[in-house]
Amino acid sequence: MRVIDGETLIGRIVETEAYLPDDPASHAFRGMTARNRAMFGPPLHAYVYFIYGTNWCLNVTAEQDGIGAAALVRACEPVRGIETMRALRGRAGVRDRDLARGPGNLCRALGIGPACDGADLETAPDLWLADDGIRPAVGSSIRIGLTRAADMPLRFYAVGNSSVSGPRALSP
DNA sequence: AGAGGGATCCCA
DNA sequence: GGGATCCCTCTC
Repeated sequence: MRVIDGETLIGRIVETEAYLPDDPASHAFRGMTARNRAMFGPPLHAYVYFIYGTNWCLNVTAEQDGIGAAALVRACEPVRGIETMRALRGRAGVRDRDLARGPGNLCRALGIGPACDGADLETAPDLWLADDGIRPAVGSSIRIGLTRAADMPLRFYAVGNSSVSGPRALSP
């Protein structure tokens, strides 16, 4: 759930990746820095980072205060506020299902940026998690875009959902 | 399939 | 201070 200028945008999370403590692929692996500080905070907070010159990515912290672990939110199925998401994407022709497909697109569609880094997702007025009760079949695979610890099946996605990102071969 | 993009971090 | 790296996206 995301509130922008008084409007509530809803995206149903359909794809995540886990970044574990002592995970060579995790930003936290080499210890705490200015960038990844939020990852070491208490659970259910936002860790937002910038990558590849253009993309912001949203993670939800896990584990207790002092332990660096998080789930990268890779894709959402747009549920409400679709036209606002399209405007935030800045592209007219994008199909609904692609608006928040991929971690960078997701942040753009929901207006998530550095201002959200460290937000408490249980108390923040403009960004939080909610349970809609839907329990899709969940598939898993190796994580996307990694070189280190690339063999661990820590990506989880809603099977058959067209907003799931990545090569189609990975989302049967 | 390939280039672009900029912050970050490590090792000098 | 330099250069490799990076949890990607778009256009070709």
